Amino acid sequence: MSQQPPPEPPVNRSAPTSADVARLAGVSRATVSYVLNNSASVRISDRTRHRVRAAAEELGYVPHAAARSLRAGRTRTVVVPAPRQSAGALPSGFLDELHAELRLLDYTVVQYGSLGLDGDEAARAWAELRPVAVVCLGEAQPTPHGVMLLRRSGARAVVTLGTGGAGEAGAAEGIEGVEGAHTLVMDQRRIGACAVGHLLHRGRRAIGVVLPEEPGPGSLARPRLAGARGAAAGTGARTVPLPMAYEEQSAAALAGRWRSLGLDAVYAYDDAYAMLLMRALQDAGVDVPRETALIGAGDLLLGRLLRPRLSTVRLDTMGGGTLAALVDRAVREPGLPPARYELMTALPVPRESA
Amino acid sequence: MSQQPPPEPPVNRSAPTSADVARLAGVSRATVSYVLNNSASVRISDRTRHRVRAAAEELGYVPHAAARSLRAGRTRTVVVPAPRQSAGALPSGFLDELHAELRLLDYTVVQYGSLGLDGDEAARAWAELRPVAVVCLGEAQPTPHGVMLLRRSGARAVVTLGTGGAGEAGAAEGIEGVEGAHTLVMDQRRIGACAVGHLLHRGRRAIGVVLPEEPGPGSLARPRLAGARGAAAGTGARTVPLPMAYEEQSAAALAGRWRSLGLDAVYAYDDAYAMLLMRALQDAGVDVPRETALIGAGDLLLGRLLRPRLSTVRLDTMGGGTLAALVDRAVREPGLPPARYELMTALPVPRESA
DNA sequence: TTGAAAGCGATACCAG
DNA sequence: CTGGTATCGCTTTCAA
Repeated sequence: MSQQPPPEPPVNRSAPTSADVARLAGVSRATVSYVLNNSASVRISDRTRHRVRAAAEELGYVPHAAARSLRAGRTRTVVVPAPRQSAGALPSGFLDELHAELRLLDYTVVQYGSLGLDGDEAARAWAELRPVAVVCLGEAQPTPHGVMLLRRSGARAVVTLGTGGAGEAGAAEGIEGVEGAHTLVMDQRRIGACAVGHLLHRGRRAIGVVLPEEPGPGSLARPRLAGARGAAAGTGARTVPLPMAYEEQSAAALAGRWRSLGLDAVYAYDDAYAMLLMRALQDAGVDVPRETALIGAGDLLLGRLLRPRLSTVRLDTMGGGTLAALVDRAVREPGLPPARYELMTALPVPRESA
Repeated sequence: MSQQPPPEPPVNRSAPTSADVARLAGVSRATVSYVLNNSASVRISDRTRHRVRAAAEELGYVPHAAARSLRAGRTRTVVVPAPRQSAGALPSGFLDELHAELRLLDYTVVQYGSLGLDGDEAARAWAELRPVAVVCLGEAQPTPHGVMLLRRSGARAVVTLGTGGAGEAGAAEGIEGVEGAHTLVMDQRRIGACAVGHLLHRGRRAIGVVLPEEPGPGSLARPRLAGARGAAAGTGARTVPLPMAYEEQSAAALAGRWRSLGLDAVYAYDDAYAMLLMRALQDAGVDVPRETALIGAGDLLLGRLLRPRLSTVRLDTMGGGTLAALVDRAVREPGLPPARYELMTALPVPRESA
């Protein structure tokens, strides 16, 4: 205490360790660990317990998660690569619910945006955290090789949420069947099929399909278009893709050349695009639904406010809590064979516009 | 393959360590570390480098993040406690951008939902990860004590994003001034003030303020109402809070008793609520804007589709990238005094409804 | 009932 | 140029 050859440790502002607690309580580090973890396999006198607790409190001791998991050889980390704006595919609040539920199950959720890393590089980055599970919600789907890498580094479950074919990365290229790789599918094709099915049912035969020009919704638009085409195939009806940006101008331009397209119906990706198009059509003097029937998707409340009321496709999907439970089960029973679950139903909601 | 007396250790599925790489390459662990980290302070022969790289590749070696940060004594973890659909307060895509930018700056983002933990308990949970920074975007605001706990456990910056007074947890109770606690403010009161200011400017004097009954938006509604009241104070105008749920029924009920309220204007929290109310008012025979002027907030594209076109308040806020840069700077210069930044401007956008 | 000590995996000294 | 080795903070046997 008299000489400090080193340049003076400035009060030692670093976090207190269990050793500090032990010193203050006058016990060993082992005892501290027993007390703070309520270890059942060992009996500690109440007096000691209190001393340890008081010391920890006084120092503001917080255990070091990295040290703990290093020692334990496993983590409770769940890596979730997901862009938040995937809200397009997922019901609003889905991710929040997933986070909350996983936290309730005592997992630590690490969310990754899907930018900047691709394929196996991303898998490597995730593997560094030694996650107990990986739940891929975005476009960054791991390759089979990536899945193996993750499994070898301790991941007990890899779950993929796909949008169903048509340019799908993971599911299409053979992740299924890889041990421990579960696939959840929210098949976007069903939405297009449902919408067009309804239009066909109404006797329409020349059907436009509005595709967002924005890149975000764009990835969902492809499978929806594929579904729309599938529904029309063999019925004698034809489908026409109609690129449109989410701007008044773009909608007006499309509406301006509407009559030259010779369509008697249109499915508009989702309700927001549908609302935009409906206004543009009305401004252009096109009668909805008489001249052109119009249907959206998503059952937005605001769609009901239009006149005519917007017909739509209602989407019932699993909640984030369900997915959390699924992940937990996969973690607890790593032997489960890879599964593929279908997790969305689409239902037409006829109102006035179609 | 004939007898498996033990339950069969299935090939030792545990992750390869740097020791495994060293063994395979015929070098020491130290050398492996030098090679894989491109350590500049030491010269390794190209032959050895290649051997090590090849061995790592062959084994699928991935470094163990926990071990590394334990050894290093610091992490690159940023904890982001962000709530359910904070999209209400934050511009859409804000969180995505923040994640992406932080990742570009080589941070690992851990997101927490704000449920289940309160106050210092939450701070403790965050501190276990020894984050280098904490960015609180939700309602879970740390107490000054929590901030100190985080700083002591190594956090070089704690950033709070507040909504501006009126029931605010953190900023109001003295976080400001705590060393290392920066406060970003997106003062929601300005929105209400701006909207009501515009209505006053139009000569209206009896102003309703629609407040969502939903708990999510509810927390933002309070400061917006406070701002609205502040703008009306001393002008001789009166304001009337109008609770309304985001449902057609609720809007219809409000519209039904509209004339008994004697209002000549209404500010409706945001554009979605405004659209809902406008339709209900029109259905009830109330003329907008003649009988009642109506303004929303957020400048939703869909609002422009209504007739009359919805007047609104445009919000210009910082992007997630800006916040990421701010966090990075705070991390790199921990000596910075606690700062309070104002990060949103509100601007009235008069259209036809007010 | 408590303490001493062996690691978990990676890194950075200091010898060789 | 490369190899031992101490170390980070914590858990968990094994002895005392």
